Formats: sequence, structure tokens, C-alpha cells
Amino acid sequence: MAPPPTKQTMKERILETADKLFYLQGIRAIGVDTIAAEIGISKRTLYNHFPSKDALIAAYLERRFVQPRPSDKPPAEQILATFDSLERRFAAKDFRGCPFVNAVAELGPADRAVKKIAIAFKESRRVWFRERLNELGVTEADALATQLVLLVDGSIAQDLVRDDPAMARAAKEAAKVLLRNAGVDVGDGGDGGDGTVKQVKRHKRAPQ
Amino acid sequence: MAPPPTKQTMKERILETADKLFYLQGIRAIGVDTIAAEIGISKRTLYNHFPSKDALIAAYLERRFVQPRPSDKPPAEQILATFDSLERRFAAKDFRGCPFVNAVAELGPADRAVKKIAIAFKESRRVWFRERLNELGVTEADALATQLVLLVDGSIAQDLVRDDPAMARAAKEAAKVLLRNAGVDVGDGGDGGDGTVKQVKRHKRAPQ
DNA sequence: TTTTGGTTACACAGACCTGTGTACTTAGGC
DNA sequence: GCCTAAGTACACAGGTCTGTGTAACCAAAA
Repeated sequence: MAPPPTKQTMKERILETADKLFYLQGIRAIGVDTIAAEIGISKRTLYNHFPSKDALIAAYLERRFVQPRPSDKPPAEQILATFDSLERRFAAKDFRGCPFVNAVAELGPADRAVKKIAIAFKESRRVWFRERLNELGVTEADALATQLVLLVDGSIAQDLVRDDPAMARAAKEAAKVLLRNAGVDVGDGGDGGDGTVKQVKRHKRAPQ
Repeated sequence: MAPPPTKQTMKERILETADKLFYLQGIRAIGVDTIAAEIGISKRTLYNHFPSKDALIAAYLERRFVQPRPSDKPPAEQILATFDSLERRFAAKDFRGCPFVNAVAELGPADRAVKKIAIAFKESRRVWFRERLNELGVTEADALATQLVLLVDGSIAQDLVRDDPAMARAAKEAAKVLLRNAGVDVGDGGDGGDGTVKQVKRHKRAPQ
């Protein structure tokens, strides 16, 4: 489309467009011609910046691998805020699941490069949870961190097929129970503090 | 390959082979020629049984949509046994995630037929959990059922990326905490013993 | 001015894909 | 024996894909 006003390297413009198309429509579904046409450049230029589509895919995934910004909020709040952020992303209509899980799913087990970066990403998320749990003095921080990433990935998978942002709220309520069970004070936060799970309202974005 | 000794309709042979290849390598990655060649039939025969590849994909997913066998075990045991079964499937080397999630991920949001059956499958699992929770007298059965499917799908996604069957155990431990918190007796904290669980009336206070 | 590096237009190779057309063969029921 | 249904072999149309080759173009630096 129209070139953005900011001075941006060609490589970054290619990556940005590839990201949008790969993520929203699938890696195999998008050809390099489509990416070049979307930017308005020739396919030759694209291949001058990336030696192959595989290299572009790898760069796309590496660009998606961003660390969460550091926060000075209390660790328990940071953990729970993860699910609020998730809910906001679910509500956006351009959310289409976890790019790493999707890439592994559609590229298959043979693509070891993709699998490697996906594993690294998932582990980094788990470690992020574990660090905060350690700060909170949770004894079984490692096991609990694993359980929290299960809730994150589970809600992402569910939202991918159901388009239901309430999955993030359900995950948050479950996370609260797990945290409380580990001795973390998560406040009553409107869910009564008696350990009962709040009823989750379900509203679909796309009526079937 | 060699035709199986059992009398099997051609349609079923095609579906069986398509299932194996689609699931293990991806739907877009497998062409109809590959399926026909794997069975040792001509492509024409395949198209005499399925009008298009899309029809074959739909039949593949419908064949994957199997209801869990009825069981006479106590509901809480049935629920927890789900995660044991999951762990066994993770350990098999031909496990490659949830076929419905994978299909939605690789076929994109435009394929409404695939999305529809994926939604139906996910909902059927959620309802299965809810029915058992209702039997147990859990008040917030619907919300808790949602949380349990988050754990199921989360462990599937994690295992897909990490090839780690322990994800199912982690999910099971989290499920126990959630069940206990809802007043279901799932035995003591230890995973040992005979694994039997007893149904006990709910007590609202969670252990803090 | 000359050079140089990035870009463009465009053709093309070679592979793979879905789906069809057609004529031939084979097996079973009548 | 004859007929029908199912399967086979094989070519082919028309499309997509990745990746390359080539000559021209253009702007900015030297």
C-alpha cells in the first residue's frame, strides 16, 4: 500500500508485511509474491533481502519473540495482569492464536528451526512466571509456573477456535485458585475470596 | 501399501490414510496424489469417492470427532482419567496436537466449515466435563468445565511444541486443585495410592 | 561526470497442486 | 456368455508456488 511516512528500512517493511499476512492467513497460505505485491515492491527486491522464504519465516518468528516489558508492580499483580492483557488481545479482531504454536502446527515436526524457536519462546514465558513466583516465595514455583502457562496456552487455543475473549477471564479465575492454593494472596478481587469460581459470561464475536 | 486383510470399503481405506497423513504432516502439506499413492490406488478412484479435497478434509475431521466411551466409574475419576489418557497419547510418538486446532490454525479463519466442526468438538468436550461436574453437585459446573478444557488444550499445545508428556501430569495436578477448591474430594495431595476419588459434598472454604 | 548500489519489470524454469476426460480392464451377478 | 460397476492408466488443463536471470533505471555519492 502507501509507503509509511517514517523512514523505515526496506527489510523492516518486508518483515512487517510478512508478519501481518503470515499471522492472519497462515504461512503456507501466503506466497512471497503476495507479500511483495502488498508492499508494492518487486519480488526480486524481497529476495535481495531474504535468501529464501524459510529465512523470512524464521525472521518473522524471531521478530515475534519479544520479552515482556519490565514492571514495578507486585509480582502477583503482574501474573494476573497477563490474563487481562490476553483478554484484550482476544477481543481484537486480528488475533489468531499463538504464532509459534500455529507455525509448528502447519509446518510440521520436520521443520526443526521453527520448532526450536517455538520451544524457546514457550520456555521463556514459563521462566517469566517462575521468576515472579519465586519472588513471592512460592515453594513449588517451577510446577506452578508450568500450570500457569497451560492456562495461557489453553485459553489461546480455545479463543482461536471459539472467538471468545471470556476464555481469558476463565483462565484468570483458575490462575487465582492455583495461586491462592500455593499461599499467594491474590485479594478478593471481586470474586468473593471464598475460592468459588465466578460465573463467566460468554459472548461470541462472530455469530454462527 | 499392502491392502489390509479385513474387508474394508474403499472409502474407509481412503479416509484412514488421509487421516494419518493429514494429521501427521498437515492438511496443506499433503496432496491427493500422495494419499492415492500411499494406498496404491489411482487418483481417479479417490475423486470417485470424494468430490473434492475439501470434502475429504471435512470427512477427516468428522471421523476424528468421536465421543468418549461411557464409563461407570465415579465422575471425579472419569475427569481425572482424562489427563492420564492425555499423558499416554502424548507419550506416543505419533501425537501431533489437536487435529481441530491444527486445522483451524493452518486453514485460516476463512474456512468456515472447518471452524464450525472445531467449535462443535470443543464444546462437546466442555459439556462432557460439565455433565460430570453436575453429577458431583458442583455449583459452578459450567465455569469449572471451561477451566478444565483450558487445562486440556493448554497441555496439548505445550506438548505439541515441547514433546513433553509431563504437561499432562501438570494439567492433572492443576485440575485436582480446581476440583478440590470446588468441593470435590479427589483424595489427598499425593498422587499415589490407588487413585480412587470419593464424592463428597462441597465445602465452600478453600484451603488457604 | 562517473560510478555504484538498490530497485524494477519481466520472463522463465521447474515443481507441485486440484480436478477432469477418456479409454481400458477386471470381477461379480444375472 | 453378458452386463454392469468399480477401478486403472495416463494425459492434460490451468493454476500456484519458489527462486533465478537479465537488462534497464534512478538517485546519491565521489
